[in-house]
Amino acid sequence: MQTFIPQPALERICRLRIILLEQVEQEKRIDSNEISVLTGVAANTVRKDISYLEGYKGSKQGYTVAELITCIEENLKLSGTVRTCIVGLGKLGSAMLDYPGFLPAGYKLTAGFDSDINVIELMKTDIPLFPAYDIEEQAERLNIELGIIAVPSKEAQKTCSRLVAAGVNGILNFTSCTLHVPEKIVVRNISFLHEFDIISALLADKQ
Amino acid sequence: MQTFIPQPALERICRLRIILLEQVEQEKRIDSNEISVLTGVAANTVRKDISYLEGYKGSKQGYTVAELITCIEENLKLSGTVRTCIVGLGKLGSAMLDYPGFLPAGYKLTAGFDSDINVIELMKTDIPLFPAYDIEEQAERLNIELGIIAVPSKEAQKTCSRLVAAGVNGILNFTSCTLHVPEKIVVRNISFLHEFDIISALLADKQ
DNA sequence: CGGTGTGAATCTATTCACAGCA
DNA sequence: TGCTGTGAATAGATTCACACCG
Repeated sequence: MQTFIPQPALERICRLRIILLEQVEQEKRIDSNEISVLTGVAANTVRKDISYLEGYKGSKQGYTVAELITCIEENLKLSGTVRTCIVGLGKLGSAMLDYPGFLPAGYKLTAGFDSDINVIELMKTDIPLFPAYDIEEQAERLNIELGIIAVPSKEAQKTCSRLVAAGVNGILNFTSCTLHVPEKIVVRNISFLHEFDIISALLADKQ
Repeated sequence: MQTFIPQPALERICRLRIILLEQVEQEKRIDSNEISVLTGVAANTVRKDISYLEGYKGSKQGYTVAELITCIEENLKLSGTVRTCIVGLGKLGSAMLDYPGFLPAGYKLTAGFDSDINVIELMKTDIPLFPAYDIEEQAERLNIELGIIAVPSKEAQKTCSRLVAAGVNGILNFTSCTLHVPEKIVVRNISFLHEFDIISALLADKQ
């Protein structure tokens, strides 16, 4: 047993947890082959990944869904509720504002920001909205840990810096810009155009 | 020079192209260090990645942006316009319907589908909309190559199978479900909850 | 010199093969 | 016997070091 989880394994484990949470019968036993079908990951790899988790008292005859979820959450520290905000309330940002799946997954959407005051005043939502120039103040006051950047590309780095100044240390970036942040900050990027290109390139490769 | 591009390199190259396209001064020369700043990838790795591209007549003194883009597009077959559709016109799907960035990036949004007929009739858009049960017929007729799945989880696999039946061979899946497809089909998944979890786990890891 | 391009070395992840438990 | 768990083997990606070009 190692004390370090390789990042690809860690990513698969995160996804495994999400998929297990969707299983209704959480008391049910599940074996690595079933997990393989559910996740698309080879059973071998599933077992290897699980072996990176500390403290799983394996019954050697499959896993119980609930216990596996707990074990993953303990190892990856995914138990509490993480305070989150969205910057940029255009089409994408406001679609996410309305998304009901955050809280069940452990993320509390605590604030929204936009540079357009009209947007803030007109939008109907229970989540408190603020002008973008208040990010430092409000995000810090609200103790936000994680920020979503859904602004136009040219504002991405400025927005990012404000979030970092506010004490946010995880950022999900929907722009295609590279964000420059201090060492300790974790940034992940999502771009569907990027994914399209990858799909196209892989397809061309397969002839 | 190899004839095969490792997938991580291919993904970085796709992203490099997107970033280069945003550079206004495309006639400008750019060196691997500048690319490194722009992409967040080490200059070493940038050069290695570019070395996987065939037919780059290196001037040994930096690259010209336009030529590099062309070279990437030739190698990755990213030139033409790819016909695309969205299935699921909820918040996320309709946000994407309105997104103006597809065409500039080489993707023509050619149809939208939803299982709710009301949605289709009420939505204002220039893109033709159809009921979900028409996917096979319409997506085939319109020669759609790439499908976006933005439906609720429980409809994901059914939607996927319809798209595949319609001849679509690339799928971008916004649900957290694992899609089961024939060998030749390329699927990529996007899930922001998954990304959140990864960010949280990585942050916990860094203390 | 200040850059590129690339084989070789290192580091990392995946797969395999099998011992051992229920 | 069927499944887990894991060291060892393989495959793969990144980094390094340096020859070479403008």
